[in-house]
This record gives sequence, C-alpha cells and structure tokens, in this order.
Amino acid sequence: MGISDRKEREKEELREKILGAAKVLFLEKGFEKTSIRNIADRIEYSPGILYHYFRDKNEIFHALHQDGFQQLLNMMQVLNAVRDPLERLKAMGSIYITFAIQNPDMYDLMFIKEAPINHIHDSEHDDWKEGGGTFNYLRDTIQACMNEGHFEGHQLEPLSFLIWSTVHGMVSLQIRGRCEVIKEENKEGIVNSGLEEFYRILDKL
Amino acid sequence: MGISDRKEREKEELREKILGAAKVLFLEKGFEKTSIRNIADRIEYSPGILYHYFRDKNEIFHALHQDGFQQLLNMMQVLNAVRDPLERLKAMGSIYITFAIQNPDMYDLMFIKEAPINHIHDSEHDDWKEGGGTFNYLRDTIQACMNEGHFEGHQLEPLSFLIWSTVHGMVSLQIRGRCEVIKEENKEGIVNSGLEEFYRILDKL
DNA sequence: TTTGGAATTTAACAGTGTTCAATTACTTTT
DNA sequence: AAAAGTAATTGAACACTGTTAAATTCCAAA
Repeated sequence: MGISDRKEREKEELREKILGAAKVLFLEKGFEKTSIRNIADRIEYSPGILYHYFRDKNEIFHALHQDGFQQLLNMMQVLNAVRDPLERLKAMGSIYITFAIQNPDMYDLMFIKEAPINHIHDSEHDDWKEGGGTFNYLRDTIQACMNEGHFEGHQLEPLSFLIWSTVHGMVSLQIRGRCEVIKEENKEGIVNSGLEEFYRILDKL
Repeated sequence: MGISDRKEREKEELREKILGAAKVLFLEKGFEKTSIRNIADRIEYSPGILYHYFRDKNEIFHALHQDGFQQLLNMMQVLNAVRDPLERLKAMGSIYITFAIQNPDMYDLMFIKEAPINHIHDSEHDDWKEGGGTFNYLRDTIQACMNEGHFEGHQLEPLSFLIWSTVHGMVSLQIRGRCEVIKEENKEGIVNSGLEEFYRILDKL
C-alpha cells in the first residue's frame, strides 16, 4: 500500500507546512494579526483547507505552543548536569527567564494567552500535559531540595506554585508592558535584578 | 453661559453612559466580545458616536481600567489602620489577591491585557500612572519594613518588583487557567495556600 | 474510461474596528 | 419668527476576521 502511505505522508507534510507558516507569521506579527487567510496565503492554499487539518484557530496555536514547550525542555536539558538540587533550582529559574526574554511571544502563548488553554477545554481530554510536565520537573527539584533540608516548614505543592509564580510574575509583567513603573536606569534589567533578589531569598530558606 | 455649561454636562453624561455600557458588557461577556456595536446598541446610539468621545477601543478600555484602579485603591484604604509595616505589607498582599480573585476580568484588564497599555503608548504622555501609583505605595511600605530592619541585604527596587511579581504571578496563572497542573483537592485554594507560604518566607527575611 | 472518494476551493455568513460624508438637532444671529 | 451657522449624530462603506458548507477538482481503483 505504497500509495496510501505517500498520501498520509503528504497530509502530514501539509499539516507541518501550515504549522510552519503559522509559526513564522506568529513570531513576525503576533497572534491577533496572524489570520487564517494569512497562513493560507503563505503556503499558497485556500483558507478553507486549514479546517481539514485543524478544528479551529485555537488548535493551530495549541500545536504551536507545544513547539514552545519542546524548545524550553531542550534548554532545560543542561540541568541534568547540575547535581546540587538548590543550584539546579536556581539554574532552572535562569533558564526559564532566559527563554521568556528571548522568546517573549512564545512565552506569552504558552503561559499567558487563552488560545491553547481554550483548545484544551474544547477537546475531550482536558488536561494541560505540556504545562504539567514542566511543573512536575520543578516540583521534583524542590522536593529534592527539601530532602536535603531546605525549605523547612514549607509545603511542597504550594511552595512549588509560589516559586513558579514568582518567575512567571516577573516575566509576564515585563512581557505585558507593566514594568514602566520601575524606577531605575535598567528597566530591561529589572527581571534579572529581581531574580538575584530571589536567589538571595532562596539561600536564606 | 448656561447653555454651553449644560452642553458640556450632557457631553460628559454621554461619555459616562458609554463607559457604563462598556463596563457592563465587559464584565458580562469579556473584552473580545464587547464590540463597539454592542456598546452603541446598549445605549441606543449609533456606533460612530463612540469615536467622538474616544479615539479607539483601547481608550475606552483604558478608561475602564482606571475604574479598576480606583476600586483597588478603595479596598486598600483599610491599610492606613495597620501600623506595623510588615503586617501592612502582608495585608496589602491579601487585599491585592482578594481583589484579583473577586474581579478577575478587571484584574486581567489592569495587569494582563495589552489594550490599556497600548493606549498609553499611543497617547502623548506615555507613563502608566495608574500602575505607578499603586507600585509606589508598595515600594513605600517595603521601604518602611527595611527601615525597621527587615529584608537586610536586599535592594529596595528589585525587591519591590519581586514581591509584586510573586502575587501577580499567582493570580495571573490562576486567571489565565494555568493552575490545572496543581495536584491538590483545593485547586481554587492554591492561590491562598501560596500566599501563606509567601508570608512564611517574609517572616524569615 | 468510468466510478468513487478524498482533497481542495469558492462563496457566503455574520461579525469586527474604523472612517467620513451626509444628515439631523439646536443655538445664535438677523 | 426665519435664516444661518455650528455641533451632534447617523449611515454607509471599507477592509478585515473566523468559520461553514456546497461545489468542484484531482486522482487512484475498477
């Protein structure tokens, strides 16, 4: 059945072309300005075709946000080399923030925009496995810290959430333009200054 | 000049009617689904009229986000009664989070959505005075804490940003549906559990 | 060569923000 | 009171948006 194999391959190829075009346009012009017609234009197909490969715009951007998580996961591979749990936790924060600052639109899609989450709720199995996997990694690292005597008197789950929130808070305020209120020469550097303060705090716990 | 006075009053009244209708629709159906035509319908005027009172949709929602800051400021009035700076800081966090959880759409508009910030950048004097005022209050409170010996070894501005980021991070993850990853019976309660962990940390600093 | 089915397109629907010429309403002047 | 002038308001149009569904094209199988 070589023919149907090729057909399936071609179908997959077109799916990838759609996603590729969507990604380029998204990184170039943002979510709102990346329209179905724009994407279709770029791959020289008619707009209607996209709906034979994706349920709706949300599904396209959910697929794209998966790319982002893959990218983030790749960056986090270096953490395997960091033995000390607290050092690993700090390195995780640095990588997380570096990713966010270097890929603000992708971070926005992954952790701020409603599109991918809306798609998850529209589909049958409604758990956010991409975010779940990343959070599990953070939780495990914090657990390892606790096993070594850090964070005494704290609860694993709420503390993990708090630590995630801290780094997410900084980058999302930055990405969504709320850092103008900061008095300082280095307005762009405020996230890194904040992270340093955070490290100082972690050392005290 | 009684007539032009009345005219001006009427103009102001229509402006308020527009804002009122916009607010009702926004809290009812959200930002995207609140259209210029919807607002015009509700006050029984034609859509075009809105553009004689506001430059664009962003300006309408910037005005609305000002309402939100007024509301938040009102809630923060009780802080004047809290003498101890660290207690005041904690109470501030509680109020901030209570406001966000009770008014998620308004919080979203104030601290996450791009509309009000975009309008600020479009207008000539481009500083976010609403956010600035609130942040100043936070900074002053943290300064007062430091004057009493807390937070030794920390820098005022980055630490203030970090603390803001922590509470913002928690509520924005909650509002934007990223808390599904939390393992726990009380998924809604995670923000409060996180806040408790945060208080525990503040006490150690 | 005809048939069957999948892939793709075309056209339409119902909406969006925004602009601007035309019209209405109303105050001021004659 | 009638005419003029000005401000307020409308209506229509423009260029888009996501989405659906019927019509059409394409191509392998019979």
